[in-house]
Amino acid sequence: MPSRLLRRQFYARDALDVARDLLGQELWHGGVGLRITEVEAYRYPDDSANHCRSGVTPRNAPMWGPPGHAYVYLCYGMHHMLNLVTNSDGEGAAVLIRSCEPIAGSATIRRRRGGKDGPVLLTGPGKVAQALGLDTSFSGHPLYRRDGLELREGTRASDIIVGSRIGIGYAEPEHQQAEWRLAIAGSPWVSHPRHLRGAAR
DNA sequence: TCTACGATCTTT
DNA sequence: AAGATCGTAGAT
Repeated sequence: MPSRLLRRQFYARDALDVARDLLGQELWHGGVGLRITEVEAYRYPDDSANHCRSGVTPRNAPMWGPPGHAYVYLCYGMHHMLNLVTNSDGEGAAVLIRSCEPIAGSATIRRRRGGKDGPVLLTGPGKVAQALGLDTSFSGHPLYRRDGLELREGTRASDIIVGSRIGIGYAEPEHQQAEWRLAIAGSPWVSHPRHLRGAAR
């Protein structure tokens, strides 16, 4: 039986709740399928690490739009970051997809990695977007339709580990320390694993 | 226009 | 520990 798409309503909740429920779900684009293993919530309001912290801009506009769409941006001039927009229309919140387990299309993934051999370890957000073949032209794309980039129902994670978010040194200490990074316990597809610790299930 | 700086990754 | 590399946001 073909896996089902996640409905729009799935995304229409606080980013931290969506983040937890995204672990184990599957991203598909073309022949590439990835199981989500690590995420970060960028919440609204009151999150000084959020790209939406100072209002609407051309780049972050999809985050302010309806939930269930992608927000893709270019980071450090070379890596694309995939986020899934959450909360409700008019609120700027999203979940960053940080790491995934490849479940289909490994030949395509390998080719996109520039022909490098070795294990396909999709740990880190830049590698996830690269494996899926995404760039900023996908920002705003819906994930709840059979229309290229999709989020499908996968096998839920049983145990979850948590930690603080990566690369947000510009944020207020309170938000730097907030444990809004979540990962599947024991998964090898997790970045910075030493900064995570066991917690909620 | 000008400038500083990234929600990173790879190599040294 | 540092370089690659460029779009964005805020300042001028």
